[in-house]
Amino acid sequence: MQLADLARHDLNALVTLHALLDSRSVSRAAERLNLSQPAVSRTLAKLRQAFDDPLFVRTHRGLRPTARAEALGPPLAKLLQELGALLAPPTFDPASTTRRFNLASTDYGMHAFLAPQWRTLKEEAPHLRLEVESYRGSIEHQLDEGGPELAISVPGERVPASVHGREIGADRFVCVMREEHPLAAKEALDLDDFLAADHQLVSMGGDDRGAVDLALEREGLARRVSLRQPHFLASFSTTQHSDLLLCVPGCLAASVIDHWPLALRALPLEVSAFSYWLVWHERHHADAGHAWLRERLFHGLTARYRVLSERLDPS
DNA sequence: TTACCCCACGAGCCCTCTCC
DNA sequence: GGAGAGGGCTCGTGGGGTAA
Repeated sequence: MQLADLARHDLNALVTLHALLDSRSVSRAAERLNLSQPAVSRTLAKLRQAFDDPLFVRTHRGLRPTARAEALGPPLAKLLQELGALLAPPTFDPASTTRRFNLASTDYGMHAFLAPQWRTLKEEAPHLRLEVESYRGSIEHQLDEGGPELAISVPGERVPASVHGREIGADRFVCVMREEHPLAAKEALDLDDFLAADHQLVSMGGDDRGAVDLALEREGLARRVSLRQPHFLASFSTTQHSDLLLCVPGCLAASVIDHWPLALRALPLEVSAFSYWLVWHERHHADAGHAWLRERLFHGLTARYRVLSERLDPS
């Protein structure tokens, strides 16, 4: 069977390929698709012939995709997502939906904003499934390339025209340290103390400089970063067990001060404020289910944002 | 034009074999 | 031993031919 014939006659084969890429197992793919293992095996044989590639090879750790199969993954996911939206009924019933949504967020976004909403979301849509993945570079471009359906993001300068969004609220960086830290005894941090201290930098992309470093650089200054790591939540644990200073978004700091005994201080320098946005791609814009989730999340996120902002600035 | 029949083909299942 | 592949079978569907 040629590729064109496969696409014309058998979209199910592509659904099977997607399930195989996801589960890395013929048996598990069959279970997920409600088919027998031989049926999936036969479809895989057809796919192998159509693509003229083994697609998966057996190893002692299960099926491993070939480079061709790996390359097919993202465009196939995008295609099936769009097909799903095309065939989806125009109405959406949260009470009965078993739909799965993909959402991108940092551990920070998950902890500060998303996790508190989970119970409310599940009360309305008990069978809904949310799959949260972490960022891999520019989230706006991931949305554009068929990645997650929705993301909590701080948009960069060049957002593709195909990306929609709603602003949740603005935030600024603050500095946290352990409660017994020598600088915690002071009401306010001064710049000399700030520059003399050891710092921790959270950098998901592996950059050596964050917003604080760039602000210092504009003043011809630099701080001493002795620990760089990619996880926001782990950074609080490190802060609690060290004399490191940690500069993080205010909402995040406000969301963790109940869990970690940390002191929170304003930064002794001007760092640009930024805004959180809920963003999604044009192709999901008219999707009723997606619109429902967007609406629920947006209201939940803005409410949570107000709580955290007030905790940060009680006035 | 419509209804019916026949046949080919695809997809599913069970069972068994093969392979890692 | 577990998981994938293959053989043989059944069933459903769609297309083509034919009769009313």
